[in-house]
Amino acid sequence: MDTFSFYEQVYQVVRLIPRGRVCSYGAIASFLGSKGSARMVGYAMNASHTAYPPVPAHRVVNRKGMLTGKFHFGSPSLMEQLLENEGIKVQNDRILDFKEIFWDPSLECETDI
DNA sequence: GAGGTGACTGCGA
DNA sequence: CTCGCAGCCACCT
Repeated sequence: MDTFSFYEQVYQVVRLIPRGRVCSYGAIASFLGSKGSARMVGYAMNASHTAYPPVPAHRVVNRKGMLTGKFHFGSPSLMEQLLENEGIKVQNDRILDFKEIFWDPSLECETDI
């Protein structure tokens, strides 16, 4: 709570997202206790490029499953490529079956379908 | 110290 | 499902 900024906590949760799964900003915010402040999570992602090890921000999308932050990856197609590389289908800047691959930090794991 | 910004969310239509 | 409005809090200048 001192040296570790709110961002660090967000990075930790995002790095816990299993491969082939995605998460929403609100879910992370609620998990951190900042329920209702999903903007802070998105803001943390803006600085995720400064965090190390790198944060899989491409697995984090908004409530609708839209790749709203794809432009922050340097290339607008990079986020889409990374998601498809993990088996996630993306179309029209949107994740297909978003609710099917949605991963909640509260579950930490399991949810094995 | 104050103001502005933003990779969001929930509700109603 | 999507669109628009308003609220929310930490970081930067």
